[in-house]
This record gives sequence, structure tokens and C-alpha cells, in this order.
Amino acid sequence: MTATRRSDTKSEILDIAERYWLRQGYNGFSYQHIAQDLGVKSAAIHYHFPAKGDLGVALVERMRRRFVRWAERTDAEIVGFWPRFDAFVAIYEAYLDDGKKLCPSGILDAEYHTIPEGMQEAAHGLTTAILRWLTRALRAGREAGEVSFNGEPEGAAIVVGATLQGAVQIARSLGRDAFHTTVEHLKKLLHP
Amino acid sequence: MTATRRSDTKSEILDIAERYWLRQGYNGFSYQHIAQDLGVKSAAIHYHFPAKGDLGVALVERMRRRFVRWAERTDAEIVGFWPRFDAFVAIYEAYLDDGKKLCPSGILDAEYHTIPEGMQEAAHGLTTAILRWLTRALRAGREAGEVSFNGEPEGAAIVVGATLQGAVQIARSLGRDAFHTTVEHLKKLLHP
DNA sequence: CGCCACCCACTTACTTATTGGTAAGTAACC
DNA sequence: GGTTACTTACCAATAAGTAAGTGGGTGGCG
Repeated sequence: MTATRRSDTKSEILDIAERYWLRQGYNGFSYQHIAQDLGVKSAAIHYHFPAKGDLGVALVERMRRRFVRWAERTDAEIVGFWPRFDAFVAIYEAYLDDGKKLCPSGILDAEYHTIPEGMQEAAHGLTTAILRWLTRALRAGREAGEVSFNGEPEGAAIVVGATLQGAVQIARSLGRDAFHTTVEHLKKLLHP
Repeated sequence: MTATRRSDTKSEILDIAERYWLRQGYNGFSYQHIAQDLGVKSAAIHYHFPAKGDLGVALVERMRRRFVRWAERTDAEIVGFWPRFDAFVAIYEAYLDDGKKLCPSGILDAEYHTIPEGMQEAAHGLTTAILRWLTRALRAGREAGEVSFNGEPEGAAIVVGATLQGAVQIARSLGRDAFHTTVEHLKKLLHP
């Protein structure tokens, strides 16, 4: 008895895995979990992703591609530093509201020493993509006089990235108010 | 054949467990790892900490007590906001330099949904202790005109805490320069 | 002072559950 | 008829945890 044939099992697997991943970390779920949710045997997951590391890399790569597309759309459709900043914050807010997820970078960094090498490299790529966008946004924002900070925009970008990453995490034990408070105060620090 | 009797096995276990914990997370080590490092059988660890959750809670509680003692010493011995701030940053710097560890709060938050309930409560206690100290330090610093921020000191405290937590994490994939850059820019943002 | 029983800090030996992963078979579809 | 997408049936490794045994040190008793 074979199950009904699906066309997009691979992306369904990624969807389910991603939910577990952002909630419980890479080491916090197994092929069994995904298989059960999908109504399939765990060997079927191995058919699409032979080793768990393959799944992990696919997860991170998909996240990066998604962010790059988001960045392109945002840059094209949203003008002004603060609207863009708010759109960026909204990404993290969505993680938080959708079942206390974390941002992928935060999870990848936390588990860094226990994930396969390929995932570590992919993690680096994701972090870099995010920081590059933030750097561009901050540079343009300062040139337009919308935002104020000293030093290189690269440095301010890491501060913003690190703060949001930390804020979603702290919100797990202190509640989502902690996240909003952090964002509000971060904005105040950046206002000219 | 029994091994040579130790007097402080319990704290030796905690020391070894803490190193694994801050490097690889709570789910990233087992009683086997600790036992091997200590030169003992894993059942011996169960003798001191019946369940892994007991070890976990002990780890977090010890961290909290350690921080409270640090805070008391710091408040007594170090005067001025920026020296205190630097002393606080030094804690995170030590994590980073001592084998790419993370700060405990960051790990606890990342694994929040996969750790025992008792650990979650202990995590809340640790985070609260840290933020309370930061809040007091920032309030006093602003009253003395040494530091500048808008709104409640509680909010600024979460920003500082979240930023440092995020910064140690990002440093794992981007290198420790990323941490120092973040701290430098955070200081600039807080300078009057 | 000597002896002995007890207890502490383990070891040995085990269980059950879960993990990632593999090999071979099978049904549906092109 | 072959490829695709699975299932069935395994595997060895590792996890947390338990029960019973053991040996050395110590306190108390005569």
C-alpha cells in the first residue's frame, strides 16, 4: 500500500521541518517527527533528504533565498529608512507571534558547534545577507538624515541585528512585551 | 574496585557540565560525556543528579548565584557607569574567548521549549537578575549624566542585554571582531 | 584501643526509547 | 518497463534512567 502521490513532498517536508527547527532547534526534532506530521514513514524523508544535514542545509539556504527576495521587494516597494526598518522588525515579530519561534540566525548560532559543517557555512551566508541589507539601509538612512549613529554603518548593522536576535530570544522567557520594549528603545537610540 | 574517593564530585560534575552546556547547549551533551571527562561511570552522575533536569536546574541556579555575587562585588568596588558597563561586557568577552561559549541566557532562550520546566523557571530568574542589575546601573548612570537614553531604564536595559546576547552568538559565525564592533557601536549609541 | 556495622560514593548490569541511516521490496504512473 | 515515491524491515549507536552489588572510611560501642 503506497500513499497517495504528492507533487511537492519535498517542500512540505521543508515546511514541517522549518516549524520544528525554529521552535526547538535543529537537534530538537527528528525524521520521525516530520514523518508523523506528514503521515508518512521516516524512510520517506531519507528518500528526499538522505542525511539530516542535507535537510539542514536546505532549510538554511531556503531561508537565505527568501530573505534576499524579501530584501529586493522591500527595497523596490518601500521608501524611507523607518518604514523599511519596521518591515524588517515585522519579520522578527512574525517569528514571535507564530508560536514563539526564534529567528534562524539565533538558532544556528546557538547550536553552531553541533550542526554539520555545511550548515555552518550556510549560516554564515544567511547572516551575511541580512547584515549586508541592514548596512545598506542604515547608510542610505543616515545620508538622508533619517537615522543617526556614529562610525561605520556595518557596525550599526550588527548592533541592530544582534539586538533583534537577542530580543526574540529574551521574549521567550519574559513574554512578547519584552520584544516590543526592546524595539521601541532601539528606535529611540537610533533617532536623530 | 572503587575509584579514589573525591570530596567535591558534585561541583566537579557541574564544572564539566557547564563547559559542555555553554558550548553545545543542554541537549548537546549527555551523562556519558561528563562521566568520561570525570573518569567515572555515567551512573555515578545519576547518583549526584538523579535526572538530567536536576543537573540543568543546578547549572542555572549556580549561574544566577554567581551573577548576584558578581553584581554585589562590582557595585561595591567599581564606581561610575562606564567602568561598570565594561566589567559587564567583560563577562561576555570571557565566554567568547573561553572556547566560543555562549552566555547562559542565550542558550536557555534558544532551547527554551526543549528544556524541563524547572529549568525554564530558573532561566527566568537568571534573566531577571541580570536585567535588574542593568536597569539599576543605567538609571544611576543617567542620573549622573554619564549615559544618555530616552524612556525607562528598564527598556534600555533590555536593549543592552539583548544586544550583548545576540553579539556573542553572531561572533560564532562571524568571528570575535563582530562582538567587539557591536560593543563599540552600542557604547556610541549610549554616549551622551 | 580495637572492632564492627553502617553509609557514602560509587560500579556493574541492565532496560526502554529514540536516533540517524540502509537495503530491499512494491505500487502507481509515464 | 523503467523511473518515482514511497513502505517494510532492519541496523548500530546513544540516550536517560534503574536496581542491585561493592568497597573503603568512619562513628560509635564495648
